[in-house]
Amino acid sequence: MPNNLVIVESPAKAKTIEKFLGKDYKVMSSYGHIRDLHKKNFSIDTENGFKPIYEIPAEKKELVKELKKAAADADMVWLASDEDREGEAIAWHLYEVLGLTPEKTRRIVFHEITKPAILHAIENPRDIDYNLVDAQQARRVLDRIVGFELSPVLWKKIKPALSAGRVQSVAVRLIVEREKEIEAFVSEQYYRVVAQMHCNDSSSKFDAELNRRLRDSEAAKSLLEACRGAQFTVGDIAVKPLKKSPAPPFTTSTLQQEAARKLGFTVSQTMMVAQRLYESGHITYMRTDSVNLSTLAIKSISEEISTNLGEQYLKVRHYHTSSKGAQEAHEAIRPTYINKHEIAGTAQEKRLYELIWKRTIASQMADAQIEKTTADIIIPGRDEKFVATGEVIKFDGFLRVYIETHDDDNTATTDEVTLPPMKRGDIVDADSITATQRFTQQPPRYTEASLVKKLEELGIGRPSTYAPTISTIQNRDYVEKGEKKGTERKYEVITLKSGKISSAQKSETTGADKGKLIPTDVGMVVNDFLEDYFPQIMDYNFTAKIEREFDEIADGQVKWNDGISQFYNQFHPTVENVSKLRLEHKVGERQLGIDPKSGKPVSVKIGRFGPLVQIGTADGDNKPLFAPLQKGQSVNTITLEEALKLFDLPRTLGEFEGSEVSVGVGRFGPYVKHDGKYVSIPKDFTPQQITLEEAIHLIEEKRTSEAKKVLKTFPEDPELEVLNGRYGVYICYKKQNYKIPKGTDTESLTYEDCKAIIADEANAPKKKRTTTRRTAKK
DNA sequence: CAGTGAGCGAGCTTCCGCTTGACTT
Repeated sequence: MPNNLVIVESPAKAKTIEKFLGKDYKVMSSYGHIRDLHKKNFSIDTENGFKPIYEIPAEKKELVKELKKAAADADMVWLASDEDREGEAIAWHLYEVLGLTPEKTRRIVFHEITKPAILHAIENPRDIDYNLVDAQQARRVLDRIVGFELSPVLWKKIKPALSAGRVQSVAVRLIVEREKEIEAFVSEQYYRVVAQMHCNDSSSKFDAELNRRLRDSEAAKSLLEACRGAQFTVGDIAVKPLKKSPAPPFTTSTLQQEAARKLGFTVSQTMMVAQRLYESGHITYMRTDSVNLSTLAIKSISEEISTNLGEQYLKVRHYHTSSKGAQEAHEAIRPTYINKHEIAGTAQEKRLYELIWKRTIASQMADAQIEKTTADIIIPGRDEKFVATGEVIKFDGFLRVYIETHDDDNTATTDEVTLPPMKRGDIVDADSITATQRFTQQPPRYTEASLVKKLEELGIGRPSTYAPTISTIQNRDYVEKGEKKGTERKYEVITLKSGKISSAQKSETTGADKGKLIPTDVGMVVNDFLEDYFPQIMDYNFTAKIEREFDEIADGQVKWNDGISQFYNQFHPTVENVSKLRLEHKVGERQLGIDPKSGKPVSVKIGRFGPLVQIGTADGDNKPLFAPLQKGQSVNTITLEEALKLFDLPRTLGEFEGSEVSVGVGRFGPYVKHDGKYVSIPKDFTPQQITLEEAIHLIEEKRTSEAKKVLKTFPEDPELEVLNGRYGVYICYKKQNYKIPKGTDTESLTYEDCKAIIADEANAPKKKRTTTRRTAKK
């Protein structure tokens, strides 16, 4: 009996394929790459053609052992990793690491996971494409060179543990540049004029807007003056058919965008939920840049539409990927079985599935036919006119199922606006006309999802890295999801009603932003530094340019290490020069003035632990004074006065229960200290203004929440406690934490139960218990 | 968790793309 081993990248895929192939085939998964450059060493031999030094990471050793054994037992090994650059490299690494031979190895690829597609692949094997493998090696080596040469420059010149890379540094640049645009933005006022009207012989009302924005209050008043007592007549009426087409099926990027807008998911939330849908077999692979649907999928979607909605709703469409650098190893993201309208699962899973289902169905549906009517309303004696528009849906088409949203309007509706019947020359009356003072809007800050969209447009990053990249730039403290408080703004509303013109002042808050990406001081300083000294890497077209080179390598036109060598010979000396550079000021340093008390200079800069203010310099015997900046303060905008205030801390508020109560600012922000214990000060207070009473209240609050934390203690052993933490109920024994198995009734836990759980986990084979916390995540 | 930041110098940090669990308090 033939004995075959098929290796794919993902275990969920392996499970499905095994079913198609029968018992002569064993299907295993490589879980992505099995080999990489060493995590910490540079691992590139720059002297010898940039030869990469690969190793199998510790967590992959066991898997590789199993794969090796299975390969040795098999008569034929089929390498079925994805058909793209990374997939080809995975196949090659497998070939090398498993010690395979050409006689018993075949490379196969398939584009959809269906039985015929896989059988076809097996009948048409090919060899490993070494040019494509080399293109991947070039990509890997280039990213390592950029990341591992640039980051140490930042450690030296700015502060430790920073990072730079081909993808992340450009992502930060986009956000920094947008913030600079916002800072430079000058809002201009204008007046928007809207009339509420009705036809002379009909009571149905409609709105009409002036076709021009007016410059100022005088212009608005003069227009209303002209409208007072005027007889309006209908001018041109135009009826135009309008066609709307559905959006293509989801890719990773568009799924992340729509899930953010429609469901409020973060980018990584979307990926986690999608992963679960994929693993339960509900959807196709969720990391893809392809909008393509398999022929089988199109067929079943077509049937679904014809039977449930009718033939007139069906329009078979083939989509083509237009984004830069797309590699299309997978299908678009779609339901595995389109006739499954609902799935079992959590609320989040259901909602995401529904979104994917609707988008997929809509992508194969007919255009919506809309009739748009615009009617001019003439103002006698003026050049301006009012314009009324109506939209009537003649045929809803795909709108019946799915409406795509956009960043600039969250008001996606299919609301019809109908105009009353009217014809040229008809007389219309205005019930009221209002001119409202408006202001041009500053450019919008990026959200996670809109940043992903932008990166994809620029061809930077891959479906599997969008979410991690966004996490990285936040973990490095380059950007944060900010909350910008809005400012109060007055605006004027001028109304013409019943022949009277009146003006009123109203007010609104403006510029408030929540959950948008805002650069930090560190992010700005690092970005400006990189832009000054490494403009090539920071160029938005850098990735696109090198992608063209990778393509040439894949086509066999160029040797991979020639391209790398060219880049390195130019890049490495730049790194060396910048490292040696003696900078006159610390990067990002700014002088604020002189401290009136001591007469010493006051400056702000980025210190080892973030932004700080400094009084005096380090020359001679005198030690300068330091204070960290507070949340919301920036080295770019802080004033001398605000900076000096930071030195009023720590300060003593008074006494409580016989011990001193003081406030200060530490590594984790403002705190109250009392009797050796620390309590964080919430955002609504500042340590400068907080009173003794408020501080005592905070101390008491902390005590009650601490008391609630302990659910159970046992007289048998005071060191054993059942606690309620952020992730649910757990057991704490001798400073170690233990998970309680799922489904346990925590109310009825006895001392013996707890001891048993502890013993179980302590003896669990091969499960290393880590006592130290993982690197602190902020 | 929680008085760092100069300067001395040890030893540490870091990339992008492929893939999932194990684990967190």
